[in-house]
Amino acid sequence: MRIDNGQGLDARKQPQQARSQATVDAIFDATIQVLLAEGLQRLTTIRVAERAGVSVGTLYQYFPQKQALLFAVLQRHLERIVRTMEDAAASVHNACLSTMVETVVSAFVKAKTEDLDEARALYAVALELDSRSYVRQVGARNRVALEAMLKTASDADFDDVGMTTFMLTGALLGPIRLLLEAKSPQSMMRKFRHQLESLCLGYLEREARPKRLAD
Amino acid sequence: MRIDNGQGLDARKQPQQARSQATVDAIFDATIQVLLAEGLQRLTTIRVAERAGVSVGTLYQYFPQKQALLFAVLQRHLERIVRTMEDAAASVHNACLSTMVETVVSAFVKAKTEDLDEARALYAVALELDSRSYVRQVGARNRVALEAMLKTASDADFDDVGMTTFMLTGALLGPIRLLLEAKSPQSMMRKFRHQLESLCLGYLEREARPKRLAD
Amino acid sequence: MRIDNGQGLDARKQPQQARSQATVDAIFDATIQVLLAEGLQRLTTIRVAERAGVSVGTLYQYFPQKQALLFAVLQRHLERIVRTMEDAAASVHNACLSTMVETVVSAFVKAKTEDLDEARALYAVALELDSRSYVRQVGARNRVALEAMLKTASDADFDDVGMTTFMLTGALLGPIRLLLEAKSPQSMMRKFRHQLESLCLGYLEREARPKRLAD
Amino acid sequence: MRIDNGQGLDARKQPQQARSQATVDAIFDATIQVLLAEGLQRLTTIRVAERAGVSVGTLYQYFPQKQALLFAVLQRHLERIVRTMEDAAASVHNACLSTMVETVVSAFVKAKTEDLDEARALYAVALELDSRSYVRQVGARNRVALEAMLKTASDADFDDVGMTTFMLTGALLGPIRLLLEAKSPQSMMRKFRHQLESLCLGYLEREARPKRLAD
DNA sequence: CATGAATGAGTCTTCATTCAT
DNA sequence: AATGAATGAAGACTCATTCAT
Repeated sequence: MRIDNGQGLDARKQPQQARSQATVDAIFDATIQVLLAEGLQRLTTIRVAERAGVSVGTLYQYFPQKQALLFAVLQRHLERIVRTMEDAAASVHNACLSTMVETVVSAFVKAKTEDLDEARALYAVALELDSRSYVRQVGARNRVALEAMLKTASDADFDDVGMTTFMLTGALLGPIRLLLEAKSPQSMMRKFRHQLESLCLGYLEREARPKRLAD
Repeated sequence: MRIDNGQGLDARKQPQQARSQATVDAIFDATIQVLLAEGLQRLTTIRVAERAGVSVGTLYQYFPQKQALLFAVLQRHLERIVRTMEDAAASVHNACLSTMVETVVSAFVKAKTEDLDEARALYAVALELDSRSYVRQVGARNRVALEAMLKTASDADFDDVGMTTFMLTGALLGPIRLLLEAKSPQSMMRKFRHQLESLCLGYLEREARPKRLAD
Repeated sequence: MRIDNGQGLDARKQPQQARSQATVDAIFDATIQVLLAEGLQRLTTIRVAERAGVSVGTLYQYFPQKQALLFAVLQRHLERIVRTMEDAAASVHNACLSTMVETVVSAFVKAKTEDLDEARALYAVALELDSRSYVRQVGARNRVALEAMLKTASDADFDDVGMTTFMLTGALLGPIRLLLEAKSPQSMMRKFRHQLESLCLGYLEREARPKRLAD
Repeated sequence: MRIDNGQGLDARKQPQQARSQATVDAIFDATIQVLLAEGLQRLTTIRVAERAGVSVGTLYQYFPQKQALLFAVLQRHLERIVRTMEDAAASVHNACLSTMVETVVSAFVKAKTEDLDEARALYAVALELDSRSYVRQVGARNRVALEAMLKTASDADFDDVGMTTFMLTGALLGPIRLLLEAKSPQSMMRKFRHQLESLCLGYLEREARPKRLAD
C-alpha cells in the first residue's frame, strides 16, 4: 500500500523517479515472463534485462544481486496476498463462521487467481533456500490474521485455535496449488470457490464448540 | 519394494551387481542429503558423488545426466507414495465414508512422514520443468484411485465425484505440506492425523447425498 | 577483405565495435597458433582464449561453440582462396590453355602460400564432420569457376569438361598439400610453380581436341 | 607380408594366438567402423571394445594406449599401400615411361580403392600429431621407390628426378583424395584410372629429356 | 546514469586408464 | 587372461558480476 501510493505520488513530483519506477516495473514483469518461459534454473540476469529492454548494468543499478531481484518480485506478490488476507480477516471480526469462510475464501481465491501466471511462476522461487525465512514470516502473518479472526467468531469457540488455524491454512493452500498446476484452471473456477468454502466450513463446524452464551 | 527384492536376488548370483546396487543406493542417499543441506540450486554432481563416497565418473555410470539422477530419486519417492495410496484406497472399497477417510489419511500421513526429510527435499525437484509431466501423471494415478474408492462408498453418493476427489486431494496435500515445512513436525503429528481426518470427513459429508437404498 | 573493410568503417563510428573486432581478430590468430602448436585434438577453448589474451567467457561471447570458432576460421581461409580462384579464372576467359594454366596456378599457389601456416593448420579442421558439407560447397564453387573457364579456351575443346576439371583440381591440390607438409616449403617454391604448370598443362593438352575453326 | 604369413602359421601351432589374432582383427575392424560412424573425435576405447565384442580391459591387453591402437590401424593400412607401390615400381624397372605409369597408377588406384572406407576413415588419423612422422616415413619410402623406378626409364632422363618424383606423387594423391571424398566414387572409377594415367604421363613426358643412346 | 564487453569461478560431462574380481 | 566398475583429470560451456567508456 505504502509502496504503491508512495511511488505514484513521488513519480509526479520527481520525473526521474517516474522513469525509475517504470524501469523497475519493466524488470519485474520481465522476471515473471522469463520465469514462466524458461524456469528458475534458466533465469539469468542478462535474459531478464533483455526482456525488460534495459542493459544488465541498469538491472544491477536497481538490484545489486540476482537474489535481491527474485526476492523483490516474490515480496511484491506475497505482500499483496497477505495484505488482502489481513484486510479480509479483519473485516469479518465478530461475524459468524459461514460469513468468515465466505469472505476469506473469496479474498484468497481472488488474490491468487488475479495473477495466475505470477503465482505459478513464483512457486519455485518461494522454495529457494534464501527466501525460506521470509516465506515463513508471511505465512505466519497470514495465520495470525486468521487466528485473530477465528477467536471472535460469534457462533463458535475452538479448543486449539492455533491448530485449527494451521489446518484452515492448509485447507486453503492445498486445493489452490492443485488448481494452479492444473491445465485449465479457469474452467473450474466458478465451482471451485464454492467447494473451497465447503471444505473450510465443514472442517470448522466439526471443530467448533457451540458458543456459551452467558460467558 | 519390488525393486529391493529383485535386486537383492540378483545380487546373490552376481556379486558385481551387489556392488553396483550399493553404489546406487549410496548415490540416492547422498542426493537427498545434499538436497537438504544445500538445496536444489546448489546440488552439483560432484557434491553428490563426494557425499556418496564415489567419483563423479561412477555417478555418471549410473545416471547419464544430472536430471536423470534427480528424476530417479523423485520417482522412487513418489512411486512409493502412490502405491501406498492405491493399496489403501483399494482396501476400503465399499466401506463407509469415515472408514475410507480414516484409512486414506492414515496411509498418506504415514507415507509422507516415514521419510520426512526425503519428502521435504523433493518439493523443489518436483517443481522442475522436466519432471512436471511425470509428477502430473502420479497425481492423476492418485486421483483415479481415490475416485474409484469414493464411488463405492456404502453411505454416500456424490454429484460430481471428479471435483470431490480433486478437493479431497488438495485437502490432503495442503496441510501435509505445511507440516513438512514447519520446524517441529514431529510434535504435532499425533493431533495432526486426527485433524486431517476431520478436514476430509467434514468436507465429504457436506458434499454427499445420502445413498438411495432401493437403487 | 570485404569483412575487414566493412568492420574497419564501423569501427570508426562505434568505438566499442572496434574493440570487439580487435578481440575477434586476436581469437582468430590464437586459434591458428594453437592449431599449429598443439594440433586440433589439443585445441581447447581455454588454450585459445589464453593465447588470445582474453578470458573463455569473452571467447564464448563471439563464438557460441567451439565448432563455431573453428568453422569461422576455416571459412575465412577458404573464402579467401575460392575468391582468388574465381577471380583468376574469370580473368582468363577466352584465353589459350597455357595462359589459363599459368594464371590459375599462380593464383592458387599464391593464395595457399601467403598464409602457409594457416593453410597447414586447417587441414585437420577441414576434415571434421561438421565442416564437411561446407568444404564440399567451396570445392564445388572452385570447380564451377574452373569449368567455366575451360569451356572458353581459345585453343581447345574437351570431351568431358566435368571430368577434366575434376582432375585438374586434383592436380592442383595434391602437390600443394605435399608441399605444405614438407619441412622447407619455401626452398622449393620457385621451381614448384613451374612444375605445377607443367603438370596441369601436360594433362590438359593431352585431353584437348584441337578447336574446330569454322564452328 | 611377414605379419600376415607369420600369424597364419603361428595360429595353427598355437591355438591361443589364433584367438588373439581373431581378437586383434575384431578390434581393428571395430576401429574402422567407429571411425566411419562417429569420427575420430568421438572414437573412444569403450566404443571400440563394445563394437569388437570384447571388454575394455581386453582391448588394453593388446594396445596399451589408444594412440597405439590408432597407430596400428594406420600402419596396417599404409604398409599395405607402400608395399603395393614398392612392388609395382620394382616390377617395371627399365621399362618405358608409359608402362611405368600404367603399372603404378593401376597399383595405386587398386590399393586405395580396395578398402575405400578404410582409406576414408584414416585420413584424420594420419593427420594427427603423433602419427605425422610415421606418415612422412611411409611417404618417403614411396618416393624412394618411384624415384628408383624413374631413374631406370628406358626412354627418358630427368634433370631433377627428386622434384619429378615429388610432383608425380602429388599427382597421384590429389585426384585420389578428391575421389574418396566424392559421393559416388565407384561411378567414376573406370574413367578415372585412365585420366590419372593421362595426368601422370602428360607431366612426365614434358619433363623428360630424350635418352642419350651412346652413354 | 546507462551500456555491454569482459571476467573467471563453477558446472556438467566425457573418457583414457587402472585394477579388484 | 578377461571383465567392467571405478577413477579423476580435463574439457566445453554458463552466468553473476564488474567496470571502462
